[in-house]
Amino acid sequence: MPHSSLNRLIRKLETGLVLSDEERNAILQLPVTTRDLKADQDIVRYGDRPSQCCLLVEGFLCRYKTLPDGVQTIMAFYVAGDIPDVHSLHLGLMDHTLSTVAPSRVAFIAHDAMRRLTHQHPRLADAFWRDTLIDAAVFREWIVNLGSRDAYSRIAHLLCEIFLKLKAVGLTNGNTFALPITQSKLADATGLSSVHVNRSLMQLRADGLITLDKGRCTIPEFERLE
Amino acid sequence: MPHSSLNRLIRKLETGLVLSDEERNAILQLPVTTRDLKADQDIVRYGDRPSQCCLLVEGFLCRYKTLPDGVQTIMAFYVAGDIPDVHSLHLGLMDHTLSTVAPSRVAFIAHDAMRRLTHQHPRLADAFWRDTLIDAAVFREWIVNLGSRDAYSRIAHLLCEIFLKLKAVGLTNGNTFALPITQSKLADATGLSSVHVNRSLMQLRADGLITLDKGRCTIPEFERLE
DNA sequence: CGACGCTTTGACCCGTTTCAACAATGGTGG
DNA sequence: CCACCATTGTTGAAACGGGTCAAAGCGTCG
Repeated sequence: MPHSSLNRLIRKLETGLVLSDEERNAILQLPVTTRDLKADQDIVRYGDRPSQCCLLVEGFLCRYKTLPDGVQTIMAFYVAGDIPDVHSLHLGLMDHTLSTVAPSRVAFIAHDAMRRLTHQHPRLADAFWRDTLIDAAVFREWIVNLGSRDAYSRIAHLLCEIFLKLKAVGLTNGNTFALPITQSKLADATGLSSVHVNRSLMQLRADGLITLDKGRCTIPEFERLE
Repeated sequence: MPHSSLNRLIRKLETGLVLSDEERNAILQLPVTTRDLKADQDIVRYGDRPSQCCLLVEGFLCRYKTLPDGVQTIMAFYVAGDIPDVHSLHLGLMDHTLSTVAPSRVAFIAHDAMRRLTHQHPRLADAFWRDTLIDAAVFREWIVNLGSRDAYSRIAHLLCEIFLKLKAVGLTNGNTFALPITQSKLADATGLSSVHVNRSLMQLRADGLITLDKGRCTIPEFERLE
């Protein structure tokens, strides 16, 4: 049922401000359509002009660009509750691709409905705006990661980020969380080769900072991982 | 006079949509205070809770973070007409520092005034929102730059970006533009050592792609620089 | 059971960093 | 107007992190 997806969205927006009943209802009345997708499926592609926003209900998404030589760079990961392309509301043309990393359920909200909502409820506009600004803050963090850290801490940092994101929406189990991301995708996200990602991960394990077991990752002592 | 700075802002917003007279007047009536700064002066620092937005009237700004070990990473450059910290409107705490790269003139607009403006004029809110989204798109481009390109094309790409930004606001002179950025700052922005930036720049010159002369840069054939 | 995709390993190579010195530049005060 | 000093730019040699290529384990799922 669509309501559960919108509730997740509301919960997310309410981390920034308190919503009135009216505002909450306005969100719940948004018309959404839901779709289930397998892993590695593009949702919106480079060059598209989307007419709807997408809301991740369950699973894992990423945002990537492909260079002329075929190299892919992942610029962000998203988890349940994230609404990764509000920005298509104001920037018509996609300059990159949004795709699933793992099997996922996504909900779509038409741009028209979103625009009506944000114009009738300026505070909701602010809340969505804020969300895109947090996204931008994470991009900045990635710039720092790629620009100034070595392989080892780049990966450590990325794992921390994913852990915190999942924890914020209650998808962690103690210090353990699902990590359905292949090493070669981690490589695309950290600007390293998959071979070196593998070696760094093994080093992190040898140092006792993480445990990996069939797509699940455990971080015994979060602080030590910076 | 403050009006010239606000006019620059209006021109920038109008690249995205057409403003009504009413909207334009609302902007022109924003109370601003202007300040002149030397090079390398922080405007808002990491940890600050700014109560105003800053608008760059003239000069060059950058956004950077400092890591515990003292390494600085530059995440963005800004030129006249840019309004680099609208995001402080919705994200109270600064997670990085905004600073001058060259002598600059900046104008400040109180958050209160901005908030009133955007709530009374939803389309202006959209326009500012759009601006922050473009900022985010540039961050993504930097992620690609750092993650997937070698030193030579990283620098080429950065020079292209600055050239296009300056050209958009009419601050280029043919293929020539002011580049008041030291090589060591270019290094901080590209994730390279200043020595290697120097070598790559010399290579670009040797290949005839750029000419450097006392803080001015010329790009004879833009296409060849990707 | 076999095939396919992901992880792990080893050997070798290359782009980039580091350190250190030196040259050019520009701004300042006398 | 010149002498001085502090930045910035330029250069060389040596060391290292991470890339590439290729092959071998391992799981998993039809």
